This record gives sequence, C-alpha cells and structure tokens, in this order.
Amino acid sequence: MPRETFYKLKDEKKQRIFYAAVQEFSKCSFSEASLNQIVKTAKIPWGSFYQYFENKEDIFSYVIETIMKKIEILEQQKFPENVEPDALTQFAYKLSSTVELNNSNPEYVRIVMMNANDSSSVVKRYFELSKEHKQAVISIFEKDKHLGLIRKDIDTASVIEMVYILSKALFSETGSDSGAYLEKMNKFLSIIRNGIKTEVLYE
Amino acid sequence: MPRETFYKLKDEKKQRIFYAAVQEFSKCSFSEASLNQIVKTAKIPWGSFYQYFENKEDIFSYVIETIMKKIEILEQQKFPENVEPDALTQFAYKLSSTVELNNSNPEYVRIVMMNANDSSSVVKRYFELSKEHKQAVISIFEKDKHLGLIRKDIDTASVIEMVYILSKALFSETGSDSGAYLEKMNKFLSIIRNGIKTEVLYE
DNA sequence: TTCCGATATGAGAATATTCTCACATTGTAT
DNA sequence: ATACAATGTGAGAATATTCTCATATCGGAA
Repeated sequence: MPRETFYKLKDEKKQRIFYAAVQEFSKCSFSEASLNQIVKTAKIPWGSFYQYFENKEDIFSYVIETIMKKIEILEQQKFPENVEPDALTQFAYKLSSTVELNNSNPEYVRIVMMNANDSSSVVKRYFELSKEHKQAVISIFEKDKHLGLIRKDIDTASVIEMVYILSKALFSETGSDSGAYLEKMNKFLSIIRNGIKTEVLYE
Repeated sequence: MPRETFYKLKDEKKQRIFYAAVQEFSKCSFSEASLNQIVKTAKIPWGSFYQYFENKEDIFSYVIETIMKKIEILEQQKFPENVEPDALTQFAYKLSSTVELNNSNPEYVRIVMMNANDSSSVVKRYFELSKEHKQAVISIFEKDKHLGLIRKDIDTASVIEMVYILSKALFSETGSDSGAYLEKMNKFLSIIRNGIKTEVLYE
C-alpha cells in the first residue's frame, strides 16, 4: 500500500506517477521493470519515490489493484436494452468488458495479461471471479436450465470455466483486434451452445 | 546456440550444466534467473560458462529448445492399441503428452508453462503446432466429418483451437494433479462433442 | 515573523549481475 | 620430449538496480 504521503499529493502529480508506472509495467515484467525509468518518466527525485511507496512491489500492487478495480466495475454491467438473450450470450457480454477497456487503455490490459499467469500475482486473485459475481453468472445459467434451454445434465460450472478460459486466451491472442476477438469468440460460443442446449428429438 | 566447446564436453558435465539451468529457469523467469546460481549449481567457474555459451539468452534458448523437442516427440504419438476413437478423443490424447512429461520431469513443464505466454519467447514458436502436425490433426477431424460423425458446417480449425486452448489452460491450472486435468478435460470434451457430432433427429 | 513538523531532494551506499581477460592447465600430434 | 592449440579458471571491470540518509525547503499555526 502506498504511503499516506502519496495519497496527500495533488491529483496531477499522483496521476503522473501512476501513469509513469503503467508505462513501465506494460512494457516489462515486474523484475524487468526499472524504478529508475519510472522515477525518470514521472519526473520525481529518487528520494520522493520512497516517500510515496515502500518499494518496487508496493507501486506494482498499487497499479495492478487500481486496474483490476476498473475491470471489476466493467464486468458488473448487464446486457443493454431490455432483451434477455441466452445465458451464454449474457456471460460472453460480461467478459467482453476487457475488450472495451483495451480500446480506451490498452496499456492497462497489457499489464493484466502479462501478469495473469503469475502464480504469486495479485492479478490471479482478481481473476478468480469473486464469489457473488460467480453466483450471479451461475444463476443466469440455472434460469436457462429451468426454461429448458439447457440440458439438465450439463455441469454449469464447467461451461462457465470453459468460456472464461477461452475468452482470456483469445483475448491475449488477438490483442488489440477486437473484431477478431468477437468473431472467433462467436465461433467458440456457437460450438458450446449447440452442445448444451436441449436436443430436440422426435420433433 | 551453445559454442562448440560445450558440445565437446563429456556427457556428465553437459548434463550437470543443463540440469543446473533447468533448476534455475524452472524457479525464475528469464530476467529473474541468475547465471551466478547456474554456475554455482553446475560447479563450473565463471570463465567456463562463457566458453560454453555466448550469454544468458544462449543457455536459456538451449534449455527451451531441448525441452520442446522432447514434447514434440511425445505429441507425435498415436493412440495406442488398434482401436480408433473419435477425432476429439484422439486429439486430446495427443495433447495429454504434456501430462506424461509432467510426471517424469515436472521442472521441464514448469519452464514451458512459465514462458508459453511470453511473446518474444522461443516457446511460442513451438506452441504453434508445426504445419505437418496441424495438418495431421485436421485430417483426423475431416475423416470423422466424412463418416458423418461431425456436422458438416463445423469449422474444424476452431474446434482444434478450442481444445488446444483448454488443454493448455487446464494444464497450467491443475499443475501436477494429472487426475484433475483428465477429469475436467473430459467434461470439456463432452460439451464440445455434443456440439459437434451430428444431431440425430427423427430417429 | 518565528517555529516546527511534513515533505522534497539527489548524492552515493550497498548490492547484484553479466561478462572479460590474462594467465594456467591439459591433451594431442610430431 | 616438445610444441601448440584448445580449454579451464577466477579475480575483478563494467554496469545497473534498489534503497538510505543527511540536508534543504515548504507551509501552516502561534
């Protein structure tokens, strides 16, 4: 956690430091990143840095947490309009929030993606959908089951995990090309959908 | 590429150095890894290191390539016995070779997994299935299509990509627990399978 | 204005890392 | 036995990085 002194700084300076860190951490991994560079970009003296943060890890976690909070907020959003598409579509829509963030702040997304697989990282904790959020997604699927849109024997958790993995991988593969992301994701969803929806036999 | 001198070394020494590097690179990322540590573990003097390798990157690529060659060989293997299960099962079997390697050499797999998402890494090149290998997998699926086991409108490439992504993610999640890997993977495959196999209407 | 705690500042300490180089040793062909 | 190329060796150069600390500056209360 940043020191009190940091929070007392005026916004302009705070943001200058934050953004200098974002720039560095989006180019390099934690161990490659250089405080020297951050301090230079932010145009603050060395001593000041340690007035604001305890160490390198401190500013790193600060950056990560700030970004993850933004993503969390974006993922809360529900499907627009008052249509209610099937569970899979709704879930995929939630996940596409990262695509949105990537358009406005590609550096943020780069940082998250770079650290998503680091077992010791703060990112991982955030990546494991929070309990309430997870429960919300599950109930969307259970509703569809009730409506007879999804086979009763399907393991909801598995489906959610699958979609989640695919979205993450696809995103880190397609990078800034959100068109490619959506196109491929839809192909994947179509395959999954036809696998989970009730088979209409003897029509 | 290691220098000639390295290849001329007697096997015992070569392996000692290789394994010292494996130990270090399986614990740390490339930039975190310390030559100091490798040299110490391998019990060779500093000067010798530079007689064998050009620099840190050189020994890293050597380790990565050696491991990836092992994996490539494992992935070539066909399904045992003379049964011929459906395309999905055959493909999943090929992919499970990593599970096998993880039982015998968990450090190797750790290195691969740690670097699989590094855009500049040699691993990535290997991870993109080689052309022939990819073609072989496609034809397994096309065969099933001909047999009427897979719907004609299914995009084979998408299915392959999906399974590939899921296997990789699942593997890095379950780590050394190959039982968990297989259990989850089968759930995923079952969902995909029911999506791609011909729907039998009006039976 | 005077005083004092909070903050700013940058030189450099402490440490770590990669890599070089001058010299020693070894092995092999003559 | 001698010569000579190939290889071994480790001290330390060159560099980079994080972090400290003594001192300077600021800004508001008395």
